[in-house]
Amino acid sequence: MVPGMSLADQPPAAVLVFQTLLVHGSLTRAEIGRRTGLSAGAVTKAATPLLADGWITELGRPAGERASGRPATPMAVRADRARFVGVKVTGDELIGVLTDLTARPLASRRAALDSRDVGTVVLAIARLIGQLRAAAGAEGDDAVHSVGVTISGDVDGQTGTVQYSPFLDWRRVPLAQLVESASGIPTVIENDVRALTVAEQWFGAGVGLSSFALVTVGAGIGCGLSIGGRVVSGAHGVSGEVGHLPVGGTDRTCTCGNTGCVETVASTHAITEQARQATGDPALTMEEAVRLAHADNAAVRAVFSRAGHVMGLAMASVANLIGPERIIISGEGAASYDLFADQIRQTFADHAFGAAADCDLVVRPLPFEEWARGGAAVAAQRVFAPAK
Amino acid sequence: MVPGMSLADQPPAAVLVFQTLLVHGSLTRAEIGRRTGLSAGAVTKAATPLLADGWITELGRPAGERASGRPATPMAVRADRARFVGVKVTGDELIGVLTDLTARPLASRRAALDSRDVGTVVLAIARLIGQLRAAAGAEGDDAVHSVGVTISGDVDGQTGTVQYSPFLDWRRVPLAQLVESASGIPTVIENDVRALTVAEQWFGAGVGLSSFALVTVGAGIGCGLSIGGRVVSGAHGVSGEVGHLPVGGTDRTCTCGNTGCVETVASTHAITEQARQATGDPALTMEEAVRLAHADNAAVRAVFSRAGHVMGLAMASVANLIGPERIIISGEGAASYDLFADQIRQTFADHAFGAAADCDLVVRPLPFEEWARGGAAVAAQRVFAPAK
DNA sequence: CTTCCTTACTTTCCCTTGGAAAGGTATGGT
DNA sequence: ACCATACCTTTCCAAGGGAAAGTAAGGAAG
Repeated sequence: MVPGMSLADQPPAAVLVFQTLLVHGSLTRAEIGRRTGLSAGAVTKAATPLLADGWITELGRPAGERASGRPATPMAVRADRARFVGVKVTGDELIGVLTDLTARPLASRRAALDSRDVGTVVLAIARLIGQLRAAAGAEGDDAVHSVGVTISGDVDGQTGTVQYSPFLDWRRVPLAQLVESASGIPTVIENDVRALTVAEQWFGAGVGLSSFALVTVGAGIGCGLSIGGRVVSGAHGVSGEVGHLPVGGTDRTCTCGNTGCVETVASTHAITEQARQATGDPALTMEEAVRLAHADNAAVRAVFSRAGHVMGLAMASVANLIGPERIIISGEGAASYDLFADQIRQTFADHAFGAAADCDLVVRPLPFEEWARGGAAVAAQRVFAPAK
Repeated sequence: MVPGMSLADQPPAAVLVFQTLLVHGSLTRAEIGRRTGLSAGAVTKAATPLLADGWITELGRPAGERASGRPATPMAVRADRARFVGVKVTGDELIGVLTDLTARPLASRRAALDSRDVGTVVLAIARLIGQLRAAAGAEGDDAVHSVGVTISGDVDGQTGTVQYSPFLDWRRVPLAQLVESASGIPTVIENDVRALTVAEQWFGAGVGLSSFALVTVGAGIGCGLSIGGRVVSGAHGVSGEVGHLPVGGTDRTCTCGNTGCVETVASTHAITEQARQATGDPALTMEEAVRLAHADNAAVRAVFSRAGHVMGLAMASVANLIGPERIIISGEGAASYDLFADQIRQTFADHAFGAAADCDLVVRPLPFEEWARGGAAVAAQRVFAPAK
């Protein structure tokens, strides 16, 4: 990868042009000028080195052509210009994906984690990266540009340190550096939900929005916020902790010691537990609960309905506070979204104040690899959005 | 005001220099260079036209001098370079202040509103502006640079339109234009809480923070958010609607039709009403309630305590979602803050998740003129923060 | 077929901006 | 008197992007 590993050394206009293409897929120079406010000359000037370096490419004439005038030459990002590996670390397994520059998955691998020991996990990550690198077609060591590792908890992406991870019980682990040493590839780390938010902002349902929130429903309930093109990090590393908003009533106690947390009602675990109580079957699984609910079991339906209500309250809280353009509902739990949907929308509409109700709710069921893709997106972002 | 009405035509570096001085009070060129990252030469270059135009001024030697080297020449913003009028419109009165460039009040006036008719209110605003202009010392018509009008509700500052004001029952009123015509002075409008947030960001407890939230307690409960130096507006004009977060329990119904809204428990009105129930005195006033609480009336104290609890929950929600560096508690209600304080802090500490609890809580009791000052700050901001 | 028109893209020139570095200046110390 | 030490100024210079003129490519009109 000889000429330029990132766009950091390009002028601002070139970065703008590239990002515009990244987000819009394929545009002519004239159109880029219109969208970015750059002059026509500036676009040409910026695009030339990008073309030379292989970051973007000119496309053939598009089908629908205008009647008169010189035909336009659309351009697009060359997604294969760089490859990234994203790794999501959970308490018991690793999920890895190999992606192109647009964070599109090319291959994926999983690996079980039998220990939460830092050294062991780092080695497992390095091994996973190696497998994905091999899957890439093995064009030499530098086929993968960089690696993004994501993990839930308090992660400081600047210093590359995991401040605290509840699932792994890690504190102050300089993970980025460790993985970098073990794998030999530049590595960045980020909180998992924020990474997913980055992925949505650039390549998903958040493209082009001035602000959006991403709510993930699963083992925990998370929320990423993107405002004005920046993912909110929180002054102390905490943000989007929607799982502990105190809106759920007083009957269930959370691991954090409080009552009413959204997680006590709407997490996968909480739903399973409540369904067990409702049915009297102490071995009921989430899948069975979903089946019962679909079969119109009133008691189990009530559990899902309550979860939907609480999620609706949480989303209304987000909408009332931030006023995002859109809320994206995602996570493993989104698979059984039909069970929550009506209740979420109903509660949201009731509690969103005034124009906040105009916020649109979008569901995006996400395969588990998507989590790992977030890491790749964060890594890719370093390439095309330098010095954020 | 001949040479330059605003900094919009100055190079970015000059704007930076000015803002740095505005926020830090008084700095030497060298120090400005260090803080902004500009080179020494660039600072001199930027400062020269600012000095020539009277935006800033050089100060005499400071007392504490270094031992060796050429003495530094501190500079500071010339606050008297421009004057602004801020007007806060409530349902029954206008509050106006005349301020300097740093939004420091020079004079204030109030005027009762006997009608909510748009034309009447606009005339009253224009009259108030006239009085304040006279108070300025009447150095001619252009003594006041511009006017900022603030009003609660859904306000679109870009177009200068009040989309909806519950207190005045206005819809789609192009207030900025109307006031501008009636007063002959350029006018901007903004939501009252956001305006106050702007004032705090530049001139108050929010100076220099990467993010903060401003919670106002009074007739309503409001919240302004500043993230990364920008006040959050919400995609649909709604943001910071902390008053309708559903954390208050189910026993009291809000004007919005829901139960549990913060406002149903913690607004001045709600507290008075609850105190009346608690004492059985249907004519009890807020002042009397405060007195009773200070006299250790258990029932009334419980009312304040519950209000504090709910406010603590609301602030914890803000902290969990946004992760601000600081939460500023303000508004008329902050005067009797001692009655809420313990409960707020207790509840906040309990419900703020992890490092979100590191967010510092600051109380800033605010005189009612402060609301009007917000308007002046918004007007002033147009001068020194062009093209936000 | 020639000419003209329209639109897209390219080139050239210029202005603005801000950095680097060297020079100037005010002070205290020797 | 000379120096050391900052601070401030000046002078250059390079980069970025705008404006406008020039070029390319196709269609339409005569």
